[in-house]
Amino acid sequence: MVSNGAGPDNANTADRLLTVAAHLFREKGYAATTTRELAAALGVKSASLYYHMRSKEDLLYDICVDSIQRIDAEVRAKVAEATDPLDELRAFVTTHLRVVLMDHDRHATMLLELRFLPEDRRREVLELRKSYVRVARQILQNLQEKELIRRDLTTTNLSLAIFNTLNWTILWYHPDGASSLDDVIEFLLSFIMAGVQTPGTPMPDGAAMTARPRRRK
Amino acid sequence: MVSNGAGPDNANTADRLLTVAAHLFREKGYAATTTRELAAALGVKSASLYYHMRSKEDLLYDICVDSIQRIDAEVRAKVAEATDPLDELRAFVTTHLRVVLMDHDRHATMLLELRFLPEDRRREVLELRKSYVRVARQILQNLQEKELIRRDLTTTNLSLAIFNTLNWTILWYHPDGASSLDDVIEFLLSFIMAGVQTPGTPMPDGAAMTARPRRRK
DNA sequence: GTCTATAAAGAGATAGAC
DNA sequence: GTCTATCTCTTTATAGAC
Repeated sequence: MVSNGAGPDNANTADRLLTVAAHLFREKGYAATTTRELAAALGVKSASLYYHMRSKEDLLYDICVDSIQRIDAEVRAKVAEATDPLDELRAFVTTHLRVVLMDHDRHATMLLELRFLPEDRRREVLELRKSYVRVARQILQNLQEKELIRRDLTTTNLSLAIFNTLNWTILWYHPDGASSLDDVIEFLLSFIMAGVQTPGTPMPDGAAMTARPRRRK
Repeated sequence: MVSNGAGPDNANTADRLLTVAAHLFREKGYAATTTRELAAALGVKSASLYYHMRSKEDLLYDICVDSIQRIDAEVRAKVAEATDPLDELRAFVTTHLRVVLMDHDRHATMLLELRFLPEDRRREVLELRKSYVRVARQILQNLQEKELIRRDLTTTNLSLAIFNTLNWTILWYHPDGASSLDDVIEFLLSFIMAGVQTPGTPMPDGAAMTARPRRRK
């Protein structure tokens, strides 16, 4: 099999390095992960790492940029396929969760270990994140203009509430846990769709249980 | 002023130490915070720390136990004052958020740096957290039995969704930020009360805007 | 209760052979 | 592309004077 450059495949050592690093960074934290552990996990001596990377910090930077760019592209693509404004929100929520939880190590690292990057690089990643968040806010604004969701909360606050509901999941979700990925996506989507509905109004179109078609395992 | 033993006052050096440590642990992470920085923040030499603590790890342990015990007591007290089942949920949400965001450093440390404790101590703190979560689940179960909230999601999943919505706030909230503490509490409460309502039903009693009386600054 | 001095271990990274 | 060997710096923690 040959690398197609499209995903975090681990064909070459440089990619494997990012994958293994993200795993350790999530489990032990960036600061507490040593280059020696990294080397051991890859089955090489620590000096050998430096043939594939410039520094430990570069690994973190690459993981952050890579994961945010990937989720941004994937989510925009799925949202573009949506057939109506409410479905755009459903597409955003489900795709965000699916990508974050399937590329768990990298996204948890990006979301939680960002502070260990120096100022300039951290800002760069934060800009990418800001641009990504704007996708959600655009969807929400459109829904408010069409009066399809509540208007008593600002799009800023709605988007904060939604990202809260989505992102804390990385701290307890585990593939072998009590809830499958599909279960988690389903109940969080249902909770969010109820949370954004206009107060005093029945749900838009029975939003709770009419999630998008589920992916089979 | 004399210590009353009731709060994280900083009358003595041992308490100041916990407060300063929690602040650094949240800002830089436990692993990346050095005992020298800790000492510098307290205005002493690093050797002097060891008169007040046994180890850096003990600080983390004390912060975790202290913060979870405090929020547990405070939230149970406020919930007990509630006048009806729905008000119990409102009391839980508002008190949880208020305590977490006002004792921001300690709670963020407890929630995010717990993994750096050795197995036995980590388990001990997790047991305390489990017991605290049960408060929320009891409230939700009671509400479901009385058919005052939706019954299509389990109490486990409702409580996961609610804690998601509440806890991720520690990663973006800042006292001087765009939203005041009261604003944050208000819109997250409103989002959560909408999220738990029975699908296809108007909100229980116009829950969105009838938050509990707000504290004045 | 705080200090100076230092021990003992571990960190990220490099040099140069193979 | 990986190795052995090592440099240099930093880490947590202790000993013992004041």
